[in-house]
Amino acid sequence: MARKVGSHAGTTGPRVRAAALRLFAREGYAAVSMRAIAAEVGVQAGALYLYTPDKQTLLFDLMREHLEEVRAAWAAVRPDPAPPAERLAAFARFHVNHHIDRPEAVFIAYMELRALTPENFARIEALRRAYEGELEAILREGAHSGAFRLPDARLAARALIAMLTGVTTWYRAGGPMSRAEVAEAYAALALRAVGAPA
Amino acid sequence: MARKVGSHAGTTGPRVRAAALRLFAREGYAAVSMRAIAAEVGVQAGALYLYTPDKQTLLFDLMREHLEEVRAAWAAVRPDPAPPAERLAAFARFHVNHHIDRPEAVFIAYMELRALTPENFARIEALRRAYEGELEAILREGAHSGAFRLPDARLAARALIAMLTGVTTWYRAGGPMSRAEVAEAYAALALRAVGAPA
DNA sequence: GCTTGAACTGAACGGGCGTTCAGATACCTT
DNA sequence: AAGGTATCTGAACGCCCGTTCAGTTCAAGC
Repeated sequence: MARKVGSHAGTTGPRVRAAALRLFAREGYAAVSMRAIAAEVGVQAGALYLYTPDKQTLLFDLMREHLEEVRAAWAAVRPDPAPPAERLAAFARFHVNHHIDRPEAVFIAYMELRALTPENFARIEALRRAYEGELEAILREGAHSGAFRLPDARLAARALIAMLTGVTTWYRAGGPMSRAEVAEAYAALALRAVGAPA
Repeated sequence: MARKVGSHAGTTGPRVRAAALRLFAREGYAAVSMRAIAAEVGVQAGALYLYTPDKQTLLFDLMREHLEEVRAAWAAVRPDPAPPAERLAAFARFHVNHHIDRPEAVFIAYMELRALTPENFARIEALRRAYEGELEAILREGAHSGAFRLPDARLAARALIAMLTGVTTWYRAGGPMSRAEVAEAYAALALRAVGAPA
């Protein structure tokens, strides 16, 4: 046998990545076999190699696309000439809203760093630092202008990123709070944490 | 061959757990083989089964001991009759100080939940909820008494736990800040986040 | 209607996995 | 000195791993 019916050109590739994303997030990269991904797609394991050179690259590409998407989405929304408090509120709301819809990609991008080869790890880390640097710059500027009162801009940036990203570990659609309410609550916590009135 | 030299009674068991902790944290449960753990200890794989019934139980025991230790350590330090702001500050300092010294156990306890069997997962989750409930109770009381201003006690508890635990992802001994300075900085962020003067 | 080539199968490769167990060793007790 | 026992080895069990590849099938282009 070969193909079942109809042309699958252009659809199997995305389905492979979607299956890998879901399974990697649920079971972990090392615990997921290429055969398991193939079964999810409805294909034999060998066929996966038409869409990725190997398992490691499949993971790396998922992470890279996630981080590039975050950066691009923030760049499209960020209020550039604006006071620090407004920029921080915008960042917090954006971060929560964006991540709350992508819990699987977020989980993979933070938890499977150790599964990357050293070269791939370095590239992913560079992307993450670039994004987190956006928050750090906002905090640094706010601290300098007196709008924020904080112990250390770098420490505060890390603390806030961890707090905001943590939303993905518990939020599920259909709960008592809407996405927007959750984002607003996190933004209020972030603003007050740095001494800006919410 | 059998044993090399000297009696290892009572020393191999702890060494097995220490090796498993280090390797699970660095590579992930699924990616670490019993042979790799054994090699780290300087023993053949079969010998591990004198100290654990199987690999799953080895992971579960590491998590359980970590969580029970956290709970006991907090119970020994917690200021019980005290105003909410003081209790929150104590919790934040304790949490950071305790976790900062155990990055490997923290990482495992949060990241390898998916590697647990359903029964073991339920037991670990119960322990975690019990600990995190301590923070939630403090926040709820502070919100009720008017000492804190926060959007939602449960959401705030989750947000603060994520923020405080995040210290393990970047802090390394020998950096520019001491453990105590870092703990103080996080405590200040936590207090301000809930609207209490730091 | 024939040819072409993309999409996929199914089997195979060498190797590592968790776990078991009979046997060997070295310490401890007497 | 001898026996008993806790400790560990080394080989084996059946199974699954990532990856390759010759062969098969089917849609599309001429």
